[in-house]
Amino acid sequence: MTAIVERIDQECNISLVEQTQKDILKYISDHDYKLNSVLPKEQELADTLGVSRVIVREALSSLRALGFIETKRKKGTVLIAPKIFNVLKVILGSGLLGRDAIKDLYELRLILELGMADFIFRYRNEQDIAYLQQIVENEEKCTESDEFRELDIKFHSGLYQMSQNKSLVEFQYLLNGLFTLYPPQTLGERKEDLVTHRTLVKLLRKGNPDAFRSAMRLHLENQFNRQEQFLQTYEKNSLEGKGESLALFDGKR
Amino acid sequence: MTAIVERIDQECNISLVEQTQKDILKYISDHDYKLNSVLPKEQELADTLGVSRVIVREALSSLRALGFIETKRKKGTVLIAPKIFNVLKVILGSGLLGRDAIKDLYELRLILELGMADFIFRYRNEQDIAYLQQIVENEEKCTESDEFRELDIKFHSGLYQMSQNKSLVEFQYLLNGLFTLYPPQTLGERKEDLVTHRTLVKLLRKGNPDAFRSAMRLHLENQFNRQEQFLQTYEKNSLEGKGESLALFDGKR
DNA sequence: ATATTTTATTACGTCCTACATAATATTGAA
DNA sequence: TTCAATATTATGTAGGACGTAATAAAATAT
Repeated sequence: MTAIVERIDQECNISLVEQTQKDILKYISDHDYKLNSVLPKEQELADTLGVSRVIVREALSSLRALGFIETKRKKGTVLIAPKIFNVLKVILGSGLLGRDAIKDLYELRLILELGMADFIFRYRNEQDIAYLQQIVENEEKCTESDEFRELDIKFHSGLYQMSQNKSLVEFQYLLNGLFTLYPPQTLGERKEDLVTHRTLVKLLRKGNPDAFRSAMRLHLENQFNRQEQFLQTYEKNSLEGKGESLALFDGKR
Repeated sequence: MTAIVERIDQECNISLVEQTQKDILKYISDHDYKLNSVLPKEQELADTLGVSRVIVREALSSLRALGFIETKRKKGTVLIAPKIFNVLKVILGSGLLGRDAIKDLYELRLILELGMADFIFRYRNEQDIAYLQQIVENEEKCTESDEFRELDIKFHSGLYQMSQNKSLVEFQYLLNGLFTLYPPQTLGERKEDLVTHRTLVKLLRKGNPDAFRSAMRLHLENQFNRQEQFLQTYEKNSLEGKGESLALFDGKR
């Protein structure tokens, strides 16, 4: 009881649950818990931290949402490695993102595809390049718009994977789901591309990161333009403040 | 009661709390809630969703952790705009990131700084460039290592801000806090830089995004190398699986 | 009648108890 | 020894209770 009061005095504007959440993280850190190790049971934690089991459960619920822990009946609460972009899945999946956030994400996607060239080159190998090559050849034979779009996504996904950065791959996977709403590339637009996928593959074999980046920038030219249009479209609807619509994708569940 | 059973039958491997979390998000979406609007009180939500108040509270606790809502005594639960990178603050601040995650983040930083050139150029203006110029001049006069480091961070932060992407700025702010552990750049290393901040500013005035990217890549050469070393260092300690250490920064709480 | 103080209400924050359930541990039988 | 039945245990869920702070309502004073 006194412990609670002390803590409340200490940080008067923070709720007990939030404080407990931090306490648990500190507890984990202090006790040098390893990955996959099991935390004390809820009641023990409650006793240790001087709060009720309810509070501990709410704190654990938060930590679970943030991807720190997994809980299984009877077995207990086990620590897992928080995958950085996993939490974003919930946020992106909610359909509650604001206009600004969407804009940021679209930009982020372009930024990532341009910026990751060095890592693609660091880990590139003939097998992966051949895989991309195969996609390109299928694309060139392709006549249907849906199929082409799928191949387009596959190609870019492949590049992300080549970067050997798991967080990036996860992130891209999420963005794919998000941006299928305004489709990435139609068959008609392909012809207009200044740089084709074929060129990119060639550069991947014989070029260098810098050349690849430049080529990729040209390849994404249409996307950049679309992003600018997107901005202008939403600039008008920008009411800001109180009445701003949270739900951007009304139809989407 | 029956509602619960139905839902459990439906998705047997998901907990009621998680289901309720989704239900609340759906509720928000369905009822077209706006930003800053107030959700029904906990008991009402519980009745509506057919669960107890405890469950609703745990679900709300998760949503709060994810940055969807804020709760105030008596007033109720208000919707806020989930800032994409805000949740990462908790994760990064926990000091519980695994080796892989740290590697990903370090790479991500480099990727972002290279990739955002186009947006920097899109929004650049003389005032901002003059601000950077001023930093450069201070750097060149600077003799103390700490001060130099601060200016270095300030310069790069300025670039992020020029991109007009709030998520990026937040993200960079977080990373700054994280990567001060292995310091970004010492005074001694400055001389070795292939491209200086001064060159970058000059390109910002007279160059184009492509040239700026290339220059930035050279400027970050040391960082890239350091990142590679970082990888090799931790490759050895890589035990994977069970015993992997979660806490990377022992001393840092 | 307006302004200020006091009271009352309300909804969140916290605690306690109870019990169902599933996973584990233990015991017992073949 | 192996497998089945039982007991235990920790999480999952529910309901009730009460303190407290923020708000609304009422009463008082100016």
